[in-house]
Amino acid sequence: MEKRRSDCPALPPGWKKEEVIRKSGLSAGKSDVYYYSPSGKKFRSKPQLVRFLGNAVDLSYFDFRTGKTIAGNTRASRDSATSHTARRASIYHNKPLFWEKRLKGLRSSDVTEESLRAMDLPRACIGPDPSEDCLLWAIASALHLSSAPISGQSTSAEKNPGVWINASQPPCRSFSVTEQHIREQELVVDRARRSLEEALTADTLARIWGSTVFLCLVAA
DNA sequence: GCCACCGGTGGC
DNA sequence: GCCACCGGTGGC
Repeated sequence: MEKRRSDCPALPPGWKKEEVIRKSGLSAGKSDVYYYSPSGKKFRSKPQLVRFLGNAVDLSYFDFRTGKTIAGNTRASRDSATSHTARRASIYHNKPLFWEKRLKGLRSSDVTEESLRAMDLPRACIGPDPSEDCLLWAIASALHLSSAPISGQSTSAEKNPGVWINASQPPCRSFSVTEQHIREQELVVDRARRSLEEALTADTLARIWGSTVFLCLVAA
């Protein structure tokens, strides 16, 4: 009788998978798969898991029988070269809201250590945290985790976010990206690249200059 | 009353 | 025809 519980990397830490072979009856030889939560609760089907885990874990691509996430269906899994990265991406895929929380408060800055201006974001945030920071990181994680277009929430979510909010879309009113937006953003990226290039050049020159002075002093 | 285990069936 | 899902029940 095969009755070994094993870890299940596709689920949060502490979850175990068990496969039980039927010993008798018409279905002898077939097997049943069960999952156990960290607290020991037993689950007999995927719908049951989904009901329990709710929005905490995205089980759309989770195969109940094998215990694995079906490969190639998320941008995260396609982009991840190593198993470590894949696991980390998988955790974030399962918990986009936690990721947004972790990144919240971080901000880019330039060489003068002055905080850069935040991006222009879609108006009318939907959900519990209407801040621009939260929305920015929600958009960033949506871009990373999905190959689908990022378009914001449906009008239903606006009426009742508690029921209709779509976790794979950022929490803002539906928006569209125009050619004008793309051109403006290209200019921003171009300016940022040139600033970086100048900063690196200045740094390299300073290092060469410093080394030269040092060598001259040693020689003298 | 609980639960491990197998049967039944609806959806594909 | 297969199988995921869940109902039912026998054994404790």
